[in-house]
Amino acid sequence: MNPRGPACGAWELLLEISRVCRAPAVAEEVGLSEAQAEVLRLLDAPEGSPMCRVADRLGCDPSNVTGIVDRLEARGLVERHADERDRRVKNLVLTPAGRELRERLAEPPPLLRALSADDQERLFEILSKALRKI
Amino acid sequence: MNPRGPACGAWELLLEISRVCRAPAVAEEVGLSEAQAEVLRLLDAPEGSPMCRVADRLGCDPSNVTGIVDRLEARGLVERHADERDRRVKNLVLTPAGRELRERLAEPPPLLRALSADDQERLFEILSKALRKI
DNA sequence: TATTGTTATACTCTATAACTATA
DNA sequence: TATAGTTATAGAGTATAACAATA
Repeated sequence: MNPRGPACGAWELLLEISRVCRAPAVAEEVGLSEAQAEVLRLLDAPEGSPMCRVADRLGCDPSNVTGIVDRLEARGLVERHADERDRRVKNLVLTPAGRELRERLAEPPPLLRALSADDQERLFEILSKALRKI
Repeated sequence: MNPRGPACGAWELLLEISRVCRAPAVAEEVGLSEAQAEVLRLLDAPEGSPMCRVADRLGCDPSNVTGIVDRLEARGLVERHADERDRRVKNLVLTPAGRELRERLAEPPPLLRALSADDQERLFEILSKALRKI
């Protein structure tokens, strides 16, 4: 146990797990960068997502999204659809290939699948609680 | 609940939490990049760590560590100490300033501190179990 | 011969500032 | 005027390959 308390210990483990699992999960696939995989992950609405919303959720400047999306588009994973109501806006939409890759990337790592069903649910519960406290 | 099961849901939340908490925690401080913060985090042994070991744990090519450590060294956070037994090796050692910053970075985010002590311990237990299954 | 760390190169991510086209 | 997205630029991370020093 971490001498600085359970929150500190849990934070340490959470960082460690996300670090050792994230990169391999992405690298196994087509060789997406983390930012590209992240954008794919954020595209959860079927009607698509304005680029500014993606930039917001990504926590980075909108200018960066341009380049990341350029590369995803070049691979045929997303498309820019002009918004009809506000022609300044471009909605990002997953192509079928993008949707398929997105689902493969959402697969939990072996490390989590190895937990018992009970532990998986308890973990889910606790992390949900934490996220509700933002 | 995630329709694809609790492991999938937990993985989704774990990624989300690590994403929203990691960057701000680092940015609040001196403006370290994530890679730099990560190297600081990995420097847990008091006697220091060979650069190749850092590269291993970072999961990147050793050539990258050179640059990251250059910047940490320029800020006076780490030092390269030539190993006496094997003169090819350079051991990375935290300076007092580096040690202090490293501890501040280990502080758990508000989101985890807001959990009850019981939940914090349960979370720690489950993540420990998961990490033992690598 | 093999290993540690470095350099050189090319690509990607990131923030900032300036620009465009809409609103 | 304000907003959505782009371009230009510079600093940083990343992989690969080639190298020097040491083992």
